[in-house]
Amino acid sequence: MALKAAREIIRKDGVSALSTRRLARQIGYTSGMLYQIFRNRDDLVEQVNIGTLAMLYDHCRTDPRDLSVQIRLRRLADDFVSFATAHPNEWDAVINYPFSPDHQTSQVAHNQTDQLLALLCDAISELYEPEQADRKQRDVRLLWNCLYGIFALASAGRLTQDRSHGAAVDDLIDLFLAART
Amino acid sequence: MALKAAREIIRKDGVSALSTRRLARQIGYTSGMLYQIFRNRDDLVEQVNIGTLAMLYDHCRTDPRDLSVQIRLRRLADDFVSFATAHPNEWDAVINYPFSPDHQTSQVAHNQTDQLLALLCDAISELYEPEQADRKQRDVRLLWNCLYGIFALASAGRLTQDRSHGAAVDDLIDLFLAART
DNA sequence: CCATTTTATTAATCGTTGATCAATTATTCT
DNA sequence: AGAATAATTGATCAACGATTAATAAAATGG
Repeated sequence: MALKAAREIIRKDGVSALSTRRLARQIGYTSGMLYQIFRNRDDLVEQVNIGTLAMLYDHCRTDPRDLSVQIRLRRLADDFVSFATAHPNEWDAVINYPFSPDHQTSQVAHNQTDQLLALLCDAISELYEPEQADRKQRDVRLLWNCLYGIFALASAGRLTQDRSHGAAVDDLIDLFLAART
Repeated sequence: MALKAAREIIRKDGVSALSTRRLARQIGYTSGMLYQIFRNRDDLVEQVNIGTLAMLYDHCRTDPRDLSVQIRLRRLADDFVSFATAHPNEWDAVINYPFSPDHQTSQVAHNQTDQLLALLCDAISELYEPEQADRKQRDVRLLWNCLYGIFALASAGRLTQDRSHGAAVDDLIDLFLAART
């Protein structure tokens, strides 16, 4: 319930508007109460983000086996883009929320992103021979890093004006496919 | 002088440690004074960041004409990596500082990054025919976005543990060259 | 050299934030 | 019912960004 209200605040006014007091007021409690549920603000945001990543995971269409790598990868990238477009503030919290320098990302959060990485991995899997597992992993990571950069800049409004999310992601996928097929 | 002290604070303890009061104390003034020089904290950080980008620009080796695209691009990427490694906190401020939602990036800052984009553009220029200018620009932007993602995740300590800055950037350059040569 | 205007600087203050904790209220268990 | 446990509050702390009236310093002109 606290998480639901927190998500709602983020959705409406962005993660920077999510203060303990406002969240407490929203759910009819006091700010001190929240520290029984969450260790601190970082923890609170991280829990919301975990949910957001789960939503993204569910939003991704699982691809029938017979599709080509090209289509599967483009489709997955498009799922990312459409999700980010549909939930800009929640996605921004995932990408750009400034955790404290000493914050340790929880294992649950790691698992959640690993799930998404696995989707990427599956999509490009048939480009690699079994003995190229290492290279495949590196490509997955690389794609993830690059996607992250595009989304981070897009959220901050620092992408080139005339090009959108989607166009930049398309260019990335094109580049990747040009190199690997 | 205020900027120098601000940079020193960032260098030592990160941009999150840069408060108006601490900076004022450092230079023997009062916090209110700083608002005569800077519009607000965003402005202060942005000014420091502009300096950091200028430092990075100076740090990049200008390449003699006879080098191959491969070498020029790798060298430039390596300059980015070595600079980020040498100035982790200042670089983190450039990449990850959370500006207020309504902050407008100044023209000077834009020019500074355009200068860096121009370096990238020069490095890959001979891969493109004159009539492919549009594609070249898109590739420059794409490389920039991807580099940004790698650095953002690296700064936040969210890259895969066993791989460093440099390895991820190398993979990116490899992918790019594989696609375009 | 004094007086006046302009500039530089301060100190106090406001509203807000994340976080803590003793005191209080509600709940559960025997 | 009464004791033990859990839930919740409200006050409080230190720090933050930002503003502003008041003060000190410097510059200017006669």
